[in-house]
Amino acid sequence: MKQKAEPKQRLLDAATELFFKQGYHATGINQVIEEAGVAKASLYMHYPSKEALLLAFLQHRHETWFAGLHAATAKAKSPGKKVLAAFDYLQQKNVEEDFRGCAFLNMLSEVSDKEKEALAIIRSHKNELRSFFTQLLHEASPAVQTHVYLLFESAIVESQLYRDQWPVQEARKMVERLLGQK
Amino acid sequence: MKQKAEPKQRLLDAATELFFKQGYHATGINQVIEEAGVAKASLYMHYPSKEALLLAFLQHRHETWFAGLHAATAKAKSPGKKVLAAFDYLQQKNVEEDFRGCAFLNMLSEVSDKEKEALAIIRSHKNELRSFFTQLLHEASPAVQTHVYLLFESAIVESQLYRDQWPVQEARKMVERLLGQK
Amino acid sequence: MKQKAEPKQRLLDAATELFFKQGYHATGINQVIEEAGVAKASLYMHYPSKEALLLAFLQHRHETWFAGLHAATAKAKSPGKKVLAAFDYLQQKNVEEDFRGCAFLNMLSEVSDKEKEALAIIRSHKNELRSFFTQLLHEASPAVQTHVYLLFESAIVESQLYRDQWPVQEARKMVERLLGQK
Amino acid sequence: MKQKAEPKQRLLDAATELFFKQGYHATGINQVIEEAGVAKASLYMHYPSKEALLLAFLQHRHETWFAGLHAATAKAKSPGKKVLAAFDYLQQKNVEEDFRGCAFLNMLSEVSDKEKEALAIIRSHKNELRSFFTQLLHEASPAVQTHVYLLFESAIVESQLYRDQWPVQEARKMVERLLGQK
DNA sequence: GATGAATGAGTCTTCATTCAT
DNA sequence: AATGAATGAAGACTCATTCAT
Repeated sequence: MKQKAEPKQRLLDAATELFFKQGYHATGINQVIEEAGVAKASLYMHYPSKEALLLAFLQHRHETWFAGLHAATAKAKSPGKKVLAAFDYLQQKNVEEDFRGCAFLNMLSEVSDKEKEALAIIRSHKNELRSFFTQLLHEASPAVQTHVYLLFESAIVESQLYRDQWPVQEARKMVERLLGQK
Repeated sequence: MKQKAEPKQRLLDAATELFFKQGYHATGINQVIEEAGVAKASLYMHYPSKEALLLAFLQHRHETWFAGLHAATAKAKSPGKKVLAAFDYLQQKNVEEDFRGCAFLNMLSEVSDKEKEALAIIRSHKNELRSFFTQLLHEASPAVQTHVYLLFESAIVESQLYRDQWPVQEARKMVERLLGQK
Repeated sequence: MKQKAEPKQRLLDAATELFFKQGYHATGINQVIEEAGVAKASLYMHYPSKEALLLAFLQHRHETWFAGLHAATAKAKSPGKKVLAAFDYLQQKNVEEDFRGCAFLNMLSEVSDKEKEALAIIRSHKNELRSFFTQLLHEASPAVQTHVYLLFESAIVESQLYRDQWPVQEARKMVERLLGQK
Repeated sequence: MKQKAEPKQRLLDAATELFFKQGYHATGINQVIEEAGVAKASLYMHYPSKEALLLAFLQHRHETWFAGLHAATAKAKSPGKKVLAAFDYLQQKNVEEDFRGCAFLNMLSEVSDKEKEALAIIRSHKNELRSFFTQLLHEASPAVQTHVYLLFESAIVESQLYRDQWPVQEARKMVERLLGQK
């Protein structure tokens, strides 16, 4: 039980942390409400089901993650620098979040084809990420744009796997080379 | 309920299918034994716990996946061709398994740091995959070896995400270019 | 949610419909307030508890049912005709209310001996019905009066059971014969 | 918690008592298992749902009730005496079961049209009761057969309502007269 | 070696009620 | 007078595991 505040926000915060750390199915509603310090029925006041809470979590994560990305890349002077800054953002997140990887890819392996809404958010998140690179690299070839995206994705996944920054650092170097020879 | 055969094998088969399709936590012990056509206590005869079944699943998947990889790459005449054949193997698996992606990366997002044994199998699977590429490309630079590995990984993950072969095909082309300029 | 009007009346209307259709325990407070288009706390403003709402429902039903009975029997010229008109009233109610039977007997099977007030309303409703027949048939023997009452009661119950008018029609014929031989 | 015995039977016994005494919706699964002295999951081993338990209860009650009826009427020498003995059976049940009335009519007011199976058992119980009278009175007119049935039904219902034997006794007298004049 | 029955702790969800505004 | 938010207790049901046979 925690301090009093906006219950809906506390529930979302608790769910965000737990779903991300432990996964969706491994996290029980009881754990969420205890962490949030909120009564069980209050959860169902604000979210009609556990799945609704999942969707809220994904949406919220989507927004904060991109807000962080834009903040982290804002200062970079050129598109190429911005791209590299995105990799630095990844390293920062790894440190902050103890190498839990990508919340969306993690969820992808837990949801079935039935949960269309969750899948839609996951896909739209990644589409927005691809757009981010495509727009920055609009002068480069589509092949290079996709190449950068794919390296970014493996950078997240592999650093989660090895609990180490090397995949991000290696991928960053590869991107640097890729953009240099353009 | 299915036909009579080796119960232990049938349990492993059922678990393999269900854990891979639905995830570990989303799959109940009851579903496994029903699919296997085996009594509940029989499961615990052969596997002391659900987690033990998980480990057996991962181990089994590891072996069959690599057996498939070696079979699929055996006919290729050169190391470069073998690498490309690995990407073709990916496409084949996507079709066979309806784009369920990598069983090991999927499990990675469900297990916590506590489940050391599962993590160990997951990591050793990926290490063996890295070795596969490193050995084939022993004449190339370590950077290229890693680059191919990273593209291979995103190829799996992204084709699961989009339920489409394009990420494998694109990654394959990039690898082709990478190896061509060597 | 419905149009604005007297909240207290709307609550009673909603409860009347739902308690009668689904039963008391099968009807939740949330369903009542949603049907009534009223806030939850407003319900507890007007009725201190769910049981109070039940009592109001029974009382209201008692009044409207007898109002209908008196209206339906008013035009009949003789006591005997009035008695028969009561059976016609039953048929009319069956049509209007889709053979839901007697709200009071239905509730009788849901309330325990503890809910004295509800029981009291139920019994007083039936006592008034007996009086209705007794007064109309004051020239007949007590045995006949009771006989008519009992046939009336089974007519309601059995038409609910079979969802058919035949029990009312048969009972009506028996009463006709009973009164004819007087 | 009670003594060890066949759990399935104990569950049915507990459900029989509680559903009959309190009604279906007013009885929780927790109460049933506590009364039966059985674990929750054991209930769901034997009965897949609460509704399945309800059906078992109705079926069981149907069988025991008719077994009692046949036993109670067996000794009577003539069909007419058997019919009257049925009314005596009712009085006996009222004493034994504290005027809880008819389990089937009570349930009728709790189940909705959706629960087809429960409705089917209820109706078949009453059809069998009608058959019982029809066969005994096969020499009488259909009108008399139905008349007896209807009086029998009100006898149960009204004695439950008033918690008194008079409705059974009155109905019995009416039937006596009815059969006497035949 | 194999099983069906049994279990305590857990799942997600809804209950009738109260409170601060 | 009226409300949306909040709650503890209870709802039906499932979990992974064990045990007697």
